[in-house]
Amino acid sequence: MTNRDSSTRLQNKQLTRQGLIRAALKLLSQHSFDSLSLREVTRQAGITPTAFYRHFDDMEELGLVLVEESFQSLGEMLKDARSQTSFDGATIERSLAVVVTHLHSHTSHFRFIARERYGGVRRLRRAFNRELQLFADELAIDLVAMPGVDQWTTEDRRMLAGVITETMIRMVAELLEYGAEEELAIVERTRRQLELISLGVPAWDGTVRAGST
Amino acid sequence: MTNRDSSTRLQNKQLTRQGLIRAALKLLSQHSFDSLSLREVTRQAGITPTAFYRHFDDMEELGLVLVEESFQSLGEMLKDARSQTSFDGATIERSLAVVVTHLHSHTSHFRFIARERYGGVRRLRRAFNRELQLFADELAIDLVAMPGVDQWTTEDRRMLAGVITETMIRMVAELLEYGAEEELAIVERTRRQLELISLGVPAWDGTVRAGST
DNA sequence: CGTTCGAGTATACACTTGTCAACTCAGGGC
DNA sequence: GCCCTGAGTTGACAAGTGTATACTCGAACG
Repeated sequence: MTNRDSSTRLQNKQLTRQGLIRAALKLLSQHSFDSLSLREVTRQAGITPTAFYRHFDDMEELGLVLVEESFQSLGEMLKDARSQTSFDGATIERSLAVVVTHLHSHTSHFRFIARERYGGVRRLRRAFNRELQLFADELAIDLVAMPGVDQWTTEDRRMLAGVITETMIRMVAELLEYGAEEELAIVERTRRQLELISLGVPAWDGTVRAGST
Repeated sequence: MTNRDSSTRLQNKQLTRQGLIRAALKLLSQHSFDSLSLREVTRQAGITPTAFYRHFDDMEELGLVLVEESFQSLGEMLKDARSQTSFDGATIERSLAVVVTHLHSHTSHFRFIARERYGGVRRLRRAFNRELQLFADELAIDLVAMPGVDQWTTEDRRMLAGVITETMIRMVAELLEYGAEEELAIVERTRRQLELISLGVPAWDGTVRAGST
């Protein structure tokens, strides 16, 4: 039975570990992370409080895992968006569609990012910023597809990726806040914001009033 | 003594009320709001837990007052920024300076807005969104100073005000996160983002690919 | 001056929290 | 087949929480 049903022992542990993670994500639709108690999570996961320590040292450690998992989710999204190789007039619309789709299938991950990114827990914010930085860098790579951007400095590409990422995250936060009937208006508004930004791109030359006054 | 020293009685109450508010704001640099306990606040304010109820029904009510106060702060900032009547090449830079100045003198208000805007407490988020909407509308009025924007629809002006507001708030959040030595880089980056957006403005005509595909 | 009123206190309550120490008992290596 | 390892349980602890009831005692009104 060692190899035949190798599922049972270690994999079983992974299973209740996943249970804890999902429990936490579920509860995070009602609280912020740092008002989330260990007992609450274990209660929701259907195990005993002390069993928690078999999986994590700490609630904070659980939080860090949530960050990791959420950004894995984001990464897969970006992969999907990459199916479009060239930049044309419909790129913005298609990208928005990808985000909205992933939002619907990974709601709790997106909510976690939107809510806790600037939230009350220091180490979590740090982790978020690190991951978001990486994500933006990744996105910056794709932005060379926009006409002219391939000539930009890396720093400028990052700053562009920054506005875009933030605009998207804000859209996600709004979508989570309001019901489905508002969805269309929110997305359309965001689309126009991105459209406006993209209009600035061809006019950009990196020399815009450098540094100090 | 009734009118002569009318200060003491009711005004004294207002004083400890202010004490509670300041206590809360102070503690909010360490936690998120909904992990902030009533007892903690009163302890910090130097009064007894039960005395809290002489001033607020609830922690949530305190929270709503904090929202109000914070946005009053924001409003005054906007007033300052309005000293500049026309839009020229240095408008962005001057606006950024105003924000940074106010950030340094009203740190806790800004932090509260940046952290709790998407935070864990439902009614607070609602209050924030309402106030931010009002703020953006107010800002939209000033945007007609930008060449061409006076021809825009109200909705488009709002969406422009939206990106700007969000970009500013994100800058604030970043400034709060990192030390003074990073300040320059963060502000400069934000300046470039706003500059980019403003480059899009003259190219904008409201007809950009309306509504549904 | 005497009385009322209400901001702040004292004490107590039932709960929840994180964590420690000692256990059970099945899965899997020998 | 026996025995050990370790995931999960049990029970207990001190510490913290929100709030109810009953109080003090000085300021302000008549």
